[in-house]
Amino acid sequence: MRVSRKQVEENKRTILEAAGRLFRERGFESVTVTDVMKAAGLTHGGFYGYFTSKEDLIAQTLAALQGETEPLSVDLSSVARRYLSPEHRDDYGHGCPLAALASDVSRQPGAARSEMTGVLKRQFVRFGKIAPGSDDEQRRRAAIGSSAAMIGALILARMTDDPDLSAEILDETRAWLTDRDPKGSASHSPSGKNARAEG
Amino acid sequence: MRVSRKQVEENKRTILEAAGRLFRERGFESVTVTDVMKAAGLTHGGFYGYFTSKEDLIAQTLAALQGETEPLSVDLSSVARRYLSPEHRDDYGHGCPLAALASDVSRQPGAARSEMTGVLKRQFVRFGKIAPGSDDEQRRRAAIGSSAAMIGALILARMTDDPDLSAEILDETRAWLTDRDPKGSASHSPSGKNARAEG
DNA sequence: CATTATACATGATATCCATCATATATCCAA
DNA sequence: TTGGATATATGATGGATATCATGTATAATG
Repeated sequence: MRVSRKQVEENKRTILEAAGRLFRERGFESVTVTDVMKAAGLTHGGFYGYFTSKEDLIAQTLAALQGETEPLSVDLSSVARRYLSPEHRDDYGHGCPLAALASDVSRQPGAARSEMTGVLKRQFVRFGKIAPGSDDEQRRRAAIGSSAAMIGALILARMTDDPDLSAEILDETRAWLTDRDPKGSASHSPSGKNARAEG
Repeated sequence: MRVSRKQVEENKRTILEAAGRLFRERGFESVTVTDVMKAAGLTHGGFYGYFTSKEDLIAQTLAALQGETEPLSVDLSSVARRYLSPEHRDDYGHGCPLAALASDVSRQPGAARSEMTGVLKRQFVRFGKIAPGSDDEQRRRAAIGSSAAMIGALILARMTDDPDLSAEILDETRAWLTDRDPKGSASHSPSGKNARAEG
């Protein structure tokens, strides 16, 4: 059962999208090749027409995720409000790849790690543009520190089974971050509303 | 081949130690029951005399890890210096369970998540005692924020395959944390020396 | 319209793993 | 010292998984 060229291209995109979602939801190991193909509306047999191995799929999925980056909001406090929202916490599949997969990637061989390193570098540069600080060095330090804090907070908020603690982690980390930023200390409301990752 | 009662007790401790190390090094999924038993000097068959399932082993391993907590250093800056050292980054097996396993735990069923939640709560309380701030609320906020930052930074430093970036993440996060703490702003040296996790 | 190339489905295969069954050796109680 | 209890080893078992082999329908090409 052959398929048109356009279909083939679209199928590959669909497979990578399904993989991006499933891997973020469940990690690399517990997602099978069959799962990914099924989620893309195909069967497992055709897989090796697109990828040489599961490892290859993982690397290409991370590369595709790099393209997903959206334009960043203007200030740190609104980014933190989105990033540390319950909606983003609960939406593994479409959320920040770093929060969802950094630990998994550290156990993967070369290609995956270097793709994800690209994601991380980009994140620091993008963040450096909105981070507080009087010179580039200070802004980069703030970009690294607040990225680590936001990613760490999201991971911990996802880990705990105590809903109150989870909400507290999100809220207090956001407050802790924005209290330090002279520009962003206006907002003290409970939590953000948009779940989409920005980094 | 039976073994003395004392041996049995010691064997269980040995199994849990081996599991604690292996799980932190490689995650829950890629470590097999056989791996753990072999590391403990036993064969896989006896496993079900000690545990009802692998899930049970995971939960008991995390519970045992709670007991590992050491007394905390006096100030945030020296804790950060240890926690964000290259030695701690490179020693998955004996390092902070939260950094090594938080993501894995979020994909585990109930028991593991509640054990790890206990670890996290303890971490926040312990940290609250040394975090900067003029009242308990401020100190708790700082405890949560700096914990998230340190754990996030360690995870990211472990993920990347770029050694310079990895070192930069550790150093800049440490500087970013201690610059804010009025008490701890003395140290600006490259990085710490002790790898052992304190939280 | 006929031919060819190929994308995908079906269905192996080989490996790995958690768990269970049983045998055996040896501790412990009498 | 002896007999039973039991910790461990050996060795299934059943399910799952990555990968490979092959057939077939159909798009692409002329």
